[in-house]
Amino acid sequence: MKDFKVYDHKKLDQKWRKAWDEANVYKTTEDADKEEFYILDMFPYPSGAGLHVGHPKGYIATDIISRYKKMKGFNVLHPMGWDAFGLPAEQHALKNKVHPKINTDENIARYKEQLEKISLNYDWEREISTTDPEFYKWTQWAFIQMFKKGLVFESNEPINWCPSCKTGLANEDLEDGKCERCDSEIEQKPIRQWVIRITDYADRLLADLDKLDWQESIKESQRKWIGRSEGAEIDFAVKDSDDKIKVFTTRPDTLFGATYMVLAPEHKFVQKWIDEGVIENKEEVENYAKEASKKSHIERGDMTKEKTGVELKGIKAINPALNKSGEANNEELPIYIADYVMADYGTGAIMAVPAHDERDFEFAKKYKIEIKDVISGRKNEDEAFIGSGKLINSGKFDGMDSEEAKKAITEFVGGKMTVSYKLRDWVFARQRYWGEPIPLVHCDKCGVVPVPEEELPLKLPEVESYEPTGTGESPLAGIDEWVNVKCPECGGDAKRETNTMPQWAGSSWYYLRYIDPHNSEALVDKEKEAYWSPVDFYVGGAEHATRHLIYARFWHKFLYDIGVVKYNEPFKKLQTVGLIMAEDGRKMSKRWGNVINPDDIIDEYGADAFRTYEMFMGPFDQAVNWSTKGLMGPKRFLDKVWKMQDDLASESSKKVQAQLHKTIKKVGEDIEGMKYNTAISEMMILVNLAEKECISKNDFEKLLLILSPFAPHMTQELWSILGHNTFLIGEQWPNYDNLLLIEDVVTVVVQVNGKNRAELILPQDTSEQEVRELALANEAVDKWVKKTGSGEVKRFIYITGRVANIVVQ
RNA sequence: GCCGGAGUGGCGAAAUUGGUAGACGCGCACGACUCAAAAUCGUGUGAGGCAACUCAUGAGGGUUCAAGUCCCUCCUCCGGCACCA
Repeated sequence: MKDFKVYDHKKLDQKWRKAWDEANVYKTTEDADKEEFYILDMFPYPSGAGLHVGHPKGYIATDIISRYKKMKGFNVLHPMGWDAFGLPAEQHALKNKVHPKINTDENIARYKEQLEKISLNYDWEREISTTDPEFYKWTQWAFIQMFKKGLVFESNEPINWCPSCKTGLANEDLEDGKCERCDSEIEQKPIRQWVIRITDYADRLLADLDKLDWQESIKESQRKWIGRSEGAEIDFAVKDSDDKIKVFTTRPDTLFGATYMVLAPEHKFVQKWIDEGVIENKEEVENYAKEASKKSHIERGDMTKEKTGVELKGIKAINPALNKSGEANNEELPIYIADYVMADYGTGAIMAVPAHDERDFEFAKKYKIEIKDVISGRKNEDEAFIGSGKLINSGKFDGMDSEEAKKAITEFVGGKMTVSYKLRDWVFARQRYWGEPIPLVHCDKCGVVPVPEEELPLKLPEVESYEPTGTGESPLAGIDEWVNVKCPECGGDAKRETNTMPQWAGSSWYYLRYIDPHNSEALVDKEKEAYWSPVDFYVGGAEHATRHLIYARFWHKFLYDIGVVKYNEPFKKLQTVGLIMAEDGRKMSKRWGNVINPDDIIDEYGADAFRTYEMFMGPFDQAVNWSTKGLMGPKRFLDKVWKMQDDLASESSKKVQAQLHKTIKKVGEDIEGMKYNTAISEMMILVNLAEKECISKNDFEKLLLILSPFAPHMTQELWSILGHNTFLIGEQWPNYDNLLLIEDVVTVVVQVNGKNRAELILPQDTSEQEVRELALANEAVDKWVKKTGSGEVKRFIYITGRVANIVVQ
């Protein structure tokens, strides 16, 4: 008889998806009368494997916020698109001999189908793909603007080279010195590259972090990645030579204590001096440099291993501080090469002050180099003293405070205060096929000339083979008819740049295009941009902390500088998603055979149960293991809500009323605070209570409203059954009544000396005096008071409606 | 090594930010319905104890009438960075 009381998710989920689709309920337009809210997911790379249950977690969360905000009266922008350039599609193309576009389009279609089953409220009319020429036209356009502003330069310096992917990579693309994609050891290889001067923005990228509402951990990662340090650049003369070794140091105050110098093995002077024949132990030096270059990043980065180095015999540097102070007798410093000094940080050369630097101390001990204290404060003979203090053994600077001495000594020796960063310029070219062509032309006469803007997009041409050449050139280099062009400036013969952009290019600004996805005149319309920007809330994986999130901030600041956007930061608030692991605690992967497909779950339990469970699993930013059994909790909860339609009363009980208003308040607050798990549990409490007591139709409808962002299909069906012909997403979020939040009786726990001894159920408005009298009159309390100590009540503490503590001496 | 975060039942977790530790859910046990099972519903479920009670939030100390929450020392796990001068 109660057959129909099972919510038929297969039929009804689909029914409502269709109805929403036909009514185009998710369409978003600018509306100056409404406050805007832009909520964004990090768009996915549509891989061939399709979505597993972990992927939609963030999307469901933003979907809930989006629905909630819409019900609160905001005009919400909530779009989705595809970050579709990249190696997997290209590798698939190589293997199967089909164009990567075909594979990419298939994957996108599959992803979209999977996402649609979850009923995420995206405005699909704003869908974008980074591989769409109408999109990458503007990626290329922005690049050209950077080129024109001198932010782009060509370089032949050695860069990270992945021998397996056969392409150069940026520092951000490495993980533990290995290729982030394929795990191969990275080599240093000189390749002709296009590089973007992201370091010009280092200070702003650092400073503006302070005003962002982001998790501290992400901001901290970025600060570390940018790695700003203040110090001085000081020139050291080389004896009997015009060469000057420039060093960067954060401790110019310890200059008098510099007792040797170290150059990175790759330092240009090493080869120069070998060529000039001034190095006496040439062979030894050459061997060491060769060994060092062979070592991987990981080996060189291993701090636990003993430091090694070789002295450059026959050459001495001059300590400029001692020289200026007239201490010619000990001003000469031996010069070493050692792999603990990195070529790509600072100047690639250091002054070594063993007394006050741990690494130099270790090295000096090993090679028996003088250790000379120049800062007082040493407590231990066995290690370097790295603190600050008063200067000693430093000529006329003796007694000066080290902070003050930094500047004074730098000036004294003619150096300059400067700032150094760990952030490297952005290696922006890849020797691969499936990426945006870099819109530059090489002309013998005019040099490098950008492709004229009216010729954009510069489309990726068809090729015979997608195979990377491995020679440092992209597959595009093989297409003569594409490579050979006329110079846009002089009209003479010229050649196209054949490298493509890295995968991070499109994702560095895609969020702006959703605002105005079909604009053919501009990257984004200024008024629309001013209305929607910045992104109010951005949700995605923490793995993007130092890649995408730095590039996008940089790209945005550049667009700000050239007047394209109104704000200088793209993402106001950022929240990371905790991963969903497999039931066995490992990452979901084909390799382990532990992947759970959302399609299967939705098929069996419905989209609402799937959505609600993912939000109920635990704190949003925390990793959790999937459990299909665990899903049954939220599923049962939804079934109970479904059944409630039969038992609606004319009036809700007092308790239910109080709980309902408490729940409305908590669900709203928890959605804003991304505490979905407790929002759902509060609704469970309400439903459990309503089952025991009674709930009115009107109150039940309020429950449907607040549950609808989590379980949009079933609540919509119930809403319709109850006689409404509107869509819940267009309804108003219910208000709660503060008066109803107050329950008329409260349970007060009575403690004696902090231990619970009795419970009193009292009218809400019982006065402290009354509570005191009632508590002391309680038998159990009285017993404990008499039993404890002197039995004399010394203090009475009452926390209204909660706890009374009787302190007995 | 440095930075960031976290340690609470068999499990996922909650705790009004100093006020009844374990809400809510999973699992488990018993019961109801059923010829039986599933589903559903009810009761119970931190440990010890017949009970009164005692113990219990990684370990140890401290502050407080009162500590998961604050302070000190230490341990473990996860994430990030790592010879950055």
